[in-house]
Amino acid sequence: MCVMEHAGGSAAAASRGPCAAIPADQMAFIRQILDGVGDKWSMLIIAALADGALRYTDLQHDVSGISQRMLSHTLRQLQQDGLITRTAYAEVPPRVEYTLTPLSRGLLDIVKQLIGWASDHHDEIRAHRDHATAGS
Amino acid sequence: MCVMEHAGGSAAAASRGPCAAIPADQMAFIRQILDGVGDKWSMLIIAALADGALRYTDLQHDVSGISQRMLSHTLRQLQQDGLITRTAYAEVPPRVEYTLTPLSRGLLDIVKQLIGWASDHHDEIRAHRDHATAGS
DNA sequence: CTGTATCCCGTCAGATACTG
DNA sequence: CAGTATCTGACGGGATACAG
Repeated sequence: MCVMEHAGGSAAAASRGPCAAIPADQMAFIRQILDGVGDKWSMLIIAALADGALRYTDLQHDVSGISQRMLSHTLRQLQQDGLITRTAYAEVPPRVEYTLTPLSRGLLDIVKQLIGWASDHHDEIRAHRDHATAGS
Repeated sequence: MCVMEHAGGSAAAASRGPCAAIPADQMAFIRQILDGVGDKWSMLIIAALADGALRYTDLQHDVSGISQRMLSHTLRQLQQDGLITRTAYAEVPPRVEYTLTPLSRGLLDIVKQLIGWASDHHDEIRAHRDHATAGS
């Protein structure tokens, strides 16, 4: 239970220690996933790939402020994790296309929700942040 | 369309350029949110707070490998963004409790899904990563 | 076009020590 | 108990130059 599902409040309400929210077993790989996906660019790239395959240059334009270094690096990492596929066409003008994998499709869904939540509450957060900064 | 919803594949399949996935307007605050929430610890703390209020020390134990510095820092940031509330009881043994706000409850839902996805696919990703590393 | 390599700086983040 | 301060090493990430 804890985060995954749970429901019964009795045990959790009785004492705060038993559940511990995340058993620390999960902590490990949650951190792993977050390290791979939660970095600055991964989610943006995945989101950018939502509509279909994109080429290197398209990606670079689409993600706006990303540098080649970070684009290459993140792309490589994503590919290494099996979240995207890289397809290189050995043509005279070299062309490489990146697409999402079935694996990342599920993640995309979550990313979409995150983006939705962000666009839904970003001004609210900004307001909080403003107020807190001003009040300090 | 793009990221938010869409479904019809005809328009998207026809040409890859028109939608551009993320209009770059959204890029800005998506980055903002990701910067605030997508860092190493924020999501873990939010997840840890899922079951109810926790004190500083509990949090420190619950999130396992976090240092005081990062815990304080992240807590402060989260509070500043209005995602958690800090309640200090002016007692002889000082006690401070952190709880989620209504705002972060929606985020918690997404975080839960992310954790669910992570626990669902972490071995798959590990396999990919392993294979890629070995194959290199 | 699609990258890789290098330099270089700023921030992240841990360890440790100290305060209210 | 609940933090803050400082020092320090590691990594992130941009600019530029170069290569296939």
